[in-house]
Amino acid sequence: MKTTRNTTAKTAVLEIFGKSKTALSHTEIYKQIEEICDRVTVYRILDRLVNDDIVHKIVDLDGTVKYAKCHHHAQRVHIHNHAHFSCEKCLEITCLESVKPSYIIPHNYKVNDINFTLSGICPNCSNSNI
Amino acid sequence: MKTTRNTTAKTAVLEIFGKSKTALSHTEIYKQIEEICDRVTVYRILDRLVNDDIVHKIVDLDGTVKYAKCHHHAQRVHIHNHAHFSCEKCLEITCLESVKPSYIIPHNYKVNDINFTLSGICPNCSNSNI
DNA sequence: ATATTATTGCAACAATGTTGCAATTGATTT
DNA sequence: AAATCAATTGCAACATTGTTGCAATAATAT
Repeated sequence: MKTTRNTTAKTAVLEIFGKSKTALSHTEIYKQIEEICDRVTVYRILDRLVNDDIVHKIVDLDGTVKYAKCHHHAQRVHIHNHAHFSCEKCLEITCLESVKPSYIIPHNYKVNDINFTLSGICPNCSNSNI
Repeated sequence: MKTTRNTTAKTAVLEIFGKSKTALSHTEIYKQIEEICDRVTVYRILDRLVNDDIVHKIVDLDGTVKYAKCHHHAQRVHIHNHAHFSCEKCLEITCLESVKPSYIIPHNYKVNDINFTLSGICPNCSNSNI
């Protein structure tokens, strides 16, 4: 089996996630550590973090791909079934951990994962409207 | 105001949507009409169809972008709030028009659009498992 | 038939993501 | 502490997807 290693680059990426309240794109992350490592390395670190369930991948309605740290509390297998909010104005994506969709689906469909993204105007941006 | 025109390419794209039971990517559409028009034209036609609410855009968990014809029944303004199912095996995306998520979101978020995509194994593929 | 303007083709560009391979480096063992 | 093994990285090159400007074309209204 593959063992996972703690490298300088990976640590840097995790630190960035720790500081951020919103989801981050590959580009946003890379810009913060371009002296430390290569563009490709960031892609590979993100892949690994997603595989290890440390980070989850979010795709919004435009097709923009972002990543956010998982806040799961010791569940064994977990589905990222909470909502994500994508603001049309500031373009930030935020996890709404408490918002979970309920739905009824025909039982011949086997659901493994869920993507529930809402887009609109976030509280911050609707305040600054005057 | 801009008036919209019926061109050969646009008609061809609409015919393809008419025939297909699943959502289609730009590439899948272009492959079927590459003798008729340019790659860029297909992008522009899709943009227009989305703007005119004739087609809706779907982004699945991988970031794959597809389009499907709208089946709305004379609603004035409509949100595509039905679910989409993305099969991990055959990679097809299907609209589940009857599956609509219900959810509760803090009222300081203003929701304009919804993306609700489920991924897993579709009925077709779970039958052919043996 | 003509005029208007939406639409198209082309070429060029930009952004995003992937791959192969040799070099490096983290963790483990001796 | 040095040697070993394999995970990780850098680089270069490529693939895919989507965008833009502009001149040429074609769909509609008059």
